[in-house]
Amino acid sequence: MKKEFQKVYEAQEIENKWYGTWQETNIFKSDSKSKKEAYSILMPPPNVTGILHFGHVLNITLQDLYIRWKRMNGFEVCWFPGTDHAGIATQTKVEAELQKEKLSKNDLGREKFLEKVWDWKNKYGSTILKQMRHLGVSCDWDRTLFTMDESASNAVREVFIRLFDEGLIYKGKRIINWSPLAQTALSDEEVEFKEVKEHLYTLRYYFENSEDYLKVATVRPETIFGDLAVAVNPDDIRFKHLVGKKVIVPLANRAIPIIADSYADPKFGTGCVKITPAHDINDFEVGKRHNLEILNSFNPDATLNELAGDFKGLERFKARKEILKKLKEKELIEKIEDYTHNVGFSQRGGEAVEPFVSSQWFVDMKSLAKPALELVREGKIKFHPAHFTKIYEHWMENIRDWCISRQLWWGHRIPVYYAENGDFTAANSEEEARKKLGLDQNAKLEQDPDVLDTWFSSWLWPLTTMRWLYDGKTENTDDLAKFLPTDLLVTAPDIIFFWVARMIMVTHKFKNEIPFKNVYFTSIIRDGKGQKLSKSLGNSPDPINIIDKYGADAVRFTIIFLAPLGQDIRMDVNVAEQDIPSMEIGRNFANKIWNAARLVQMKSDSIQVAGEKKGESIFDYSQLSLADKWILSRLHSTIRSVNHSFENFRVDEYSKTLYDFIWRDFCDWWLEIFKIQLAESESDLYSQSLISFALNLFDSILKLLHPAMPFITEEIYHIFNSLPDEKSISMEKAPLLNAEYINSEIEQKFELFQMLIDEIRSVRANSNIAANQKIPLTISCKNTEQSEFFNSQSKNIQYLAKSSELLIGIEIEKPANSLSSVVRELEIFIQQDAVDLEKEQQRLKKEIERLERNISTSEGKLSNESFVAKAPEKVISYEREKLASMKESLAKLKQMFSNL
RNA sequence: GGUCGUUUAGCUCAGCUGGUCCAGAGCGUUCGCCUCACACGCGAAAGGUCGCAGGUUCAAAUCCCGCAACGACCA
Repeated sequence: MKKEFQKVYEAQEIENKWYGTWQETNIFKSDSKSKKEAYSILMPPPNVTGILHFGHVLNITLQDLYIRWKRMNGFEVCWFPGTDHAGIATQTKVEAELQKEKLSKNDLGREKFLEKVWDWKNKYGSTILKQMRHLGVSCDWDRTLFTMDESASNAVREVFIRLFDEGLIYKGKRIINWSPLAQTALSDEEVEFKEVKEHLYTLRYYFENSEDYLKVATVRPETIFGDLAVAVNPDDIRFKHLVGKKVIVPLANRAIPIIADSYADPKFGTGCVKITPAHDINDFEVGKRHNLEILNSFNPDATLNELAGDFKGLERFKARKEILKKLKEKELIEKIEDYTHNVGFSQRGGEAVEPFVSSQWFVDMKSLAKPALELVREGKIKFHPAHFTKIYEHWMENIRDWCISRQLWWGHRIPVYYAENGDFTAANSEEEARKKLGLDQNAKLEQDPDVLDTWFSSWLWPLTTMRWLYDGKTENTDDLAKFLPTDLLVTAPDIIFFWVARMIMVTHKFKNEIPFKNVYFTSIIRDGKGQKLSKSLGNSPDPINIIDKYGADAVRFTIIFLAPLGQDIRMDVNVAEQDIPSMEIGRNFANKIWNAARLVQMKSDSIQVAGEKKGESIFDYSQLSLADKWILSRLHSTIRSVNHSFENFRVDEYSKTLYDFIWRDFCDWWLEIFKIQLAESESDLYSQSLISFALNLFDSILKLLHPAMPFITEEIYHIFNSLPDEKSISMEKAPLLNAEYINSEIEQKFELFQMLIDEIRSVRANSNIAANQKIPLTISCKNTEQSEFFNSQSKNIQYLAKSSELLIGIEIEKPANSLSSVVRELEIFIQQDAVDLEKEQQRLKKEIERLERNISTSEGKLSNESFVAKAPEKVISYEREKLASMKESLAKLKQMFSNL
C-alpha cells in the first residue's frame, strides 16, 4: 500500500509506530567483535526511582544525536544504558509504602525488607527507561545494566577489597555529615549549602563563682550541652588574660575552660566562640588540637539526648526555641541579632544536615586524584566547555577523603567481616575472611551492617557496563577491548565531582585507561524567571506531556536549538497548561519539512515517465540551472558546517545551520524555483530528471537531519523510497562533503538575483500593490554581462516578483508612470496606473540618505592615510569597490528623484 | 571572600582567528495575503548609542584594564 502525505504532520502516530519497529528489528544493537571503528557512550544511569525531567531530555537527546550521527558515519556505535539503585531515595520510597500499612523496615527485618525493595524495583524500576523510549533513543537496550545486578555487584565488592587491602579504604571516627531524615552518613558532595536567615545569639557564660560573665556568640544555642570550651584568639588582647580560666555553660551548669585558638575570629561576634566538638566541623578540629573529648548531645534523629536534661527528646529546632525561652527566663541572653549564614542541607532529603561524630568507611582520595588530575591537564580527557577544567582542578587539588558507608539496607553491603577479637578484613565471603584473618573454619564472624554509597558503584560504570569483573575475577572482555575508552560522556555539571572525577580515578587505577575522551557538560534548563526546572519548585511540566503535544522530534530539535554549549537554557513554561510554547520551533519546522516532502512527492506523482527510475538523476553538473548549482553549493556548505559543528560540540550551531538551510535556502528559494522550472519544462525527461535531483537533495537533507529528528526523517525516507519497515535511514551513510560543489561565484550571482527579487517585493509592499497583482517590470542593467545574466533568470523573476511583462536591457529609460528603485546599480521600474508621488519621494529620499551616510563613512575610511597605508590590500580594494558602487547607485537614485 | 561565566532588538539568543557586519535569527508587534506543499504558512516592515567607563589599533560587539548588575561553583 502506498503511503501518503497528510496536509499537517501528525507526529504522535508516526513516532509510536517507528519506535516499536526499531525495537522489533533491534537495529541499535552493537557488536564488540565488529571490524568497524568503535564509537561509544555511557548513558549516565538515571536514578531507578526517577522519572523523566527536562534535564534528561536534553542529556539523552544530545547523546542520541551523536550516536546516530556516528552510526551514519560508519562507526560501530555502542550506547550503554542503565540505572543506578539510588540507596537513600529507593529505601525511603519503599519505607513510605510500608508506612501506609503501618509497618517499618524494622518490623520486617533486613532480608524481608530487601525483598520488598526488589519487588518495588522490578515493578517500577524501568519507568524512566521506558519514558526515554518516547524520545527515540537508539541505545543498545540489551546491555541495560542496573548497579545492583550481580555482575556489577561482584565488581563493586572486588574493588572494595582491593582498595582495602591496599590501605586506600579505611575506617575512621570522624565528624561527618549526617542526614537525620535518612539516618545515615553522607559524603561532602551530598551536602548543598544555602544561605539562611537566622539569628546570632550572644549568651552569658559566667565565670566560676563570679558575677562576671563572658559574652559568647552562637547561632546554635541548642548545642550548648555539648560545649567543651570557649575559644578566644591568642592575639586578642581583650581576652588573653582569661585563657585557662573556666566559665559555666548556661543551663548545663558545667565548667569549661577558656582556650586560645586562632580559629576564634576577634572580629566576629564577641570574639569568643563556644567549642562543641561533636556538633561542628570546625569545633571538632579545634577539639583535636586541644585534646578535648567529644560530647555528643544529640540522638541520630536529631533530637536532644539525655545530656540535655529537661530538653531530652526534643527535635533540634524545637529544642532551640525552648532553650532560648529558658535562657531568657534566666537572663542568660545578652543580645539577639539577625544573622545570615550558610547551612548545609541534604541533597536528597532537603533537611539541614547535622555534623555528627561516628565511625565510617572512607576512601583515601589523594593518590587516586593525582593521576586523574594529570589526565585532564594533559588534555587526554577534554571538557566541553573547557572552563570546567578549572573547576575540576580546584576540586582535585583540595580533595578530601570520601565517606562511602551508609547506614542503609538497600545497597551493596560492605564486604568487611569482624572477628570476635575485634580484627576485621574485607573479603568475598566469610571463608575468605577467616583465611585472611588466620581464623579457623568455625570462627564466628559478623559482616559490617552498612552499605556503600551508590556512587561507589556508579564510579565503576565505564567498567561494569563492559562486564569487567562480572564474575569477580575476569579482567578482560571483548567489550572493554572494543569500547573502552568511550568517546563521549554527556552529563550535567552538578555531578562533575560525584561521578565524572571518580570515574576517571577508578578507571585509571584499575585499567590504567581513561574512561572517556570527551565530556560534554550540558546546560541547565530554567524557566522564564531563570529558576532551574525542578519537581520541588513545581515549575516543570512533564516532558511526556510535552512530547505528546509537540512530538519527540520537535522537542529534540527545539532543545538542541536552544542549548548553547556552556550556557543555561531559558524557556517560558506553563505548568498549569503543561506547555512549553517555544516547542513550536521544532513542531513548525517538522511541519515545514513534511510539507516540502509532500510537494516533491506530489510533483513526482504528477509526472510519470515510463522506464525512468526515480531517485536517479541524469543531470550533468553543466546542465544544471543557476538555482540548482546554487542549492548544491549551499548543501555542501551545510554538510561542511554540520561536520564542523559536531566536531566542536556545537549542537545549537548544527540545528541552526540545518534550520536555515532547509527553511530559507531550500524551501523559500529553491523549491519555489523548482516549481517554476517544472512549470516551464518542455520535456518530461527534463522534469523527471529535475524531480530526481530534488529527491536526491531531499535524501541528503533527511540524512543530515536524522540525528536530531529521527522519526519524521525515517517516515519521509520510507515514503520516498517505498521501503519495507525493517529498513532504516539510521543504517544509511551520512552525506559526504564534496567541496567541489561549493562555489562562491555561483552563490554571489544567486545572491544578486535574490537582492533583486527582495527589492521588487519590498517596493511592491511599500506601494500597496496587491500581492496577487501582476505588474509590468523593467530592469535596466549597466552592461551586457549583467543583462544576459538577468535575462537568463527572466522566468524566475517573472514568477517570484509577480510580473506580467518583463523587459531587461542596458540603460533603458524609465517608462512613464512607474515606481523606481536601485539595487547594486541596477535600475528597477515598476509600471503603475497611478503613482503616489509623495510616497515615492519619501521612499527614494530615505534610500538616498542611507546611501549618503554610507558613502561618507566609506570616504572617511579611504581618505584616512593610515588606513590606506596599514590595512590589507583586500580590505582596501573591497572598500573602494563598495564606494564606487554606492556612488553610482546614488547618482541613479538622485536622477530618479528629480525625474519624479 | 575566591574562581568562573553572563550582559547584543520587547523576549530568547547567534555573531568563531578584529575589516564582506550601514549589527543577525526565532518569537512577539504592525501591514498585506487562505498565491493550487505548508495559516504550524507566504510576502513586507518597524525595532539596537552591542551593560558602563577607559585603553590598544588604520579599524573594536569582537582584544586588554577597571566598574556595575546577574548567575554558577567553591569556601
